[in-house]
Amino acid sequence: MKTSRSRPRIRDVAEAAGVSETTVSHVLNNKGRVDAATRARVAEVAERLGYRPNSNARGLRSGRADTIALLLPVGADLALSHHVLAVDFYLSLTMSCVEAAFEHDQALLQLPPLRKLDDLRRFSIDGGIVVDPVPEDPRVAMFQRLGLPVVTVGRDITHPDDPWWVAADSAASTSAVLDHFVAAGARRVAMLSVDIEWSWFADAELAYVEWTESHGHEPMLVLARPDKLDSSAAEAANRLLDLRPDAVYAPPQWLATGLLRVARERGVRVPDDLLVSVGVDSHLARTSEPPLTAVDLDPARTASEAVDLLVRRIEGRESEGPRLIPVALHPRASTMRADVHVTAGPATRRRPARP
Amino acid sequence: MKTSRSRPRIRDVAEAAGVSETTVSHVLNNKGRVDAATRARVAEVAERLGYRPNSNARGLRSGRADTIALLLPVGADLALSHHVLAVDFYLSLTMSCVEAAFEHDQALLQLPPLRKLDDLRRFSIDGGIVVDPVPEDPRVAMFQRLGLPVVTVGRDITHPDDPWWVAADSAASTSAVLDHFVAAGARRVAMLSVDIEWSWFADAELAYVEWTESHGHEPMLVLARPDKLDSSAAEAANRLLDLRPDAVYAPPQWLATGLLRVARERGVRVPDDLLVSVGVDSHLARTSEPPLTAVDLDPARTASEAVDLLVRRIEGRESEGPRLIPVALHPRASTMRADVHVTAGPATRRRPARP
DNA sequence: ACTCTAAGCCAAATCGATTTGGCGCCACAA
DNA sequence: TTGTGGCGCCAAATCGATTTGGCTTAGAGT
Repeated sequence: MKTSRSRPRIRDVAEAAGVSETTVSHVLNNKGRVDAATRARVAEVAERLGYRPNSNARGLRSGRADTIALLLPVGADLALSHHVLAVDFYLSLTMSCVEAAFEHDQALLQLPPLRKLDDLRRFSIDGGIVVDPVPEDPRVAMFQRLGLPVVTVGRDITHPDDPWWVAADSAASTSAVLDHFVAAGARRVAMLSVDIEWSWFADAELAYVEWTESHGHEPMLVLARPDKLDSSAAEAANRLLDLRPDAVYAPPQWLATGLLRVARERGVRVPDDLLVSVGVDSHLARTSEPPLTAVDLDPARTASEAVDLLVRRIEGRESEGPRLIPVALHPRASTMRADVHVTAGPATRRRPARP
Repeated sequence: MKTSRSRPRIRDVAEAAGVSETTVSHVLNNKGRVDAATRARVAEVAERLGYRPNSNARGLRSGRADTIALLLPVGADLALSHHVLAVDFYLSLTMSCVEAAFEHDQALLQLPPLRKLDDLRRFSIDGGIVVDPVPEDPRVAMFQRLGLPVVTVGRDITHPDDPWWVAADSAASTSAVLDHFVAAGARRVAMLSVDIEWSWFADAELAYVEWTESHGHEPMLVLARPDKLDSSAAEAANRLLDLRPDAVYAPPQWLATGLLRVARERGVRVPDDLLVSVGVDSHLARTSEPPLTAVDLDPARTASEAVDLLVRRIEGRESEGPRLIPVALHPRASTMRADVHVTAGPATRRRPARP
């Protein structure tokens, strides 16, 4: 009896198919023993009626919400964070998480900055993805205190044994960039980064220092202050150029573009006097003046692996260890001197060893 | 009796306070008749136990999900959309929506591009915010077919009587920009936009044409193709510069920066030979070469008004009409000629008339 | 023919919060 | 003393799907 009710319930399907609600449920969830013919008939009726289970009822019974949360990194200064986040990478990551969650039959909830534990308790979720955790990340801690599964994008350096994270292979990408510089003839290879504790920055720094040591170079590392983006970028860039490098790897986008600007003001030509590379690819990197050689972090892949890992954890399965996302280097004009185009060529296909 | 159960139920609170579940519910929802003393005691116990109602149970009973959906604009080409969206505006809008929803005790679900009606049926939501609707937007139609409340950010031009939308006052911002050009001495004011049917673009175009008519100017309007962002931007910019304008309003960010690049290549100096302004503010606009005069669309305000309007609609209240968000013009070097700095000054405070 | 098994189906309990309808009890008026 | 009404509280029904524990019935085995 389907009256004017807007949405069909399982009972409507049961009546229309001439079976019990139990049988309908069994058919729809592939459980129990149901005759093949009955199964087909019930499925057809459910389809015809456009039946969708009420997720509240289902969640109440099963204890699951079929919803996961995404927590983008947010610092104290909201507006500032928005600017840091306004990079193609985060947007792509978010949208890809949404897609990936959808494919796993999960909905994706975006959470605001959490102040207290109750803020998190308010949401009905099965687990969460925390992007760019800081050491002893309070957001991760909240999830753990509530017994909720978490996965991080980027690792928490203070918990080296935690296998529940996904991240771009930043050691590999750093050496890919630095080797690319050397192949293009650079001798004084510097790094311009920022004083933030996210592992993406920390790992790149570490990889840079190790690389300089193993290559017998003197490290030239300048860190910008994490606040007042525009002015601190210029200040740091100037400080770095005073060291007279001939190649600079600036992982954060705003520092790379800031460096290009300062270089132009100081009459340093890119790529002739200075090679520059950025650690994340974007429309801006492709269209800056000159276009910037960039590392493609593959946000779509990162997102799908993160969601996959989280679902795995929710289901109580074991992690087979952290997942490193392979990255690709896209060489562009900012590292292509006219006289070394040929030698720079092979670097195009340079990729980290991992599959 | 609170055993090892991870989360307290209403029954736990009732037992601990020595009352029935009914009374607890009444206290927590401010309903029914409960003695003030009992009320205080129950509230205290609930607080002490850290009780939070199970949202599935609550939703099942009440029929509400306390969750709203956000649908960012997405075209056929996913990667392309991501680039269009990778603007500070959308990120800020999203994060502000999350915050605003939180303040209204709602969770915010981010939805993937919807292919069929069932895609939407899967989610348990009370309503949705559709950003940048196209004419006869299919996403809006899906919501309506399911009887779900919708609010759009940007209006659907094909439904002029629908009061359920929020948008930046783009007529006001367009004339603010154009008047600013004239105040800075421009005579040949052009517009560079894109051939997309979102109302934000359409309204700006319309406002431009009307402005030229009322000022006795000849309209100079060039529209870029909406695909292949990088190349079409350059192509359109070149086409526009062939018309020899002395000021260009390019609402989309990628066209404004593309124009700057092409102008530089052609030896057109900004702002000396050409004034340029962009329709949305961003870190990129502030740090481009030269910094771009931009319209601040106030995404935070837009978000909070949109969420507010949606909640209003969900609650079954009437709309008091669309909400126009006031915008501000931020004049920067791209429209400040050395000789007109003084006259350009007042434009700083130029704002649309609406409150 | 008689048990025994298992296939096929269903009734009822369950998840946790909300809401309806009503039961006592006390105060006050008749 | 007896009615009347309101206050404070509660038992039970309800929301919709899932799951447990049977109950039939058909077919196999002896």
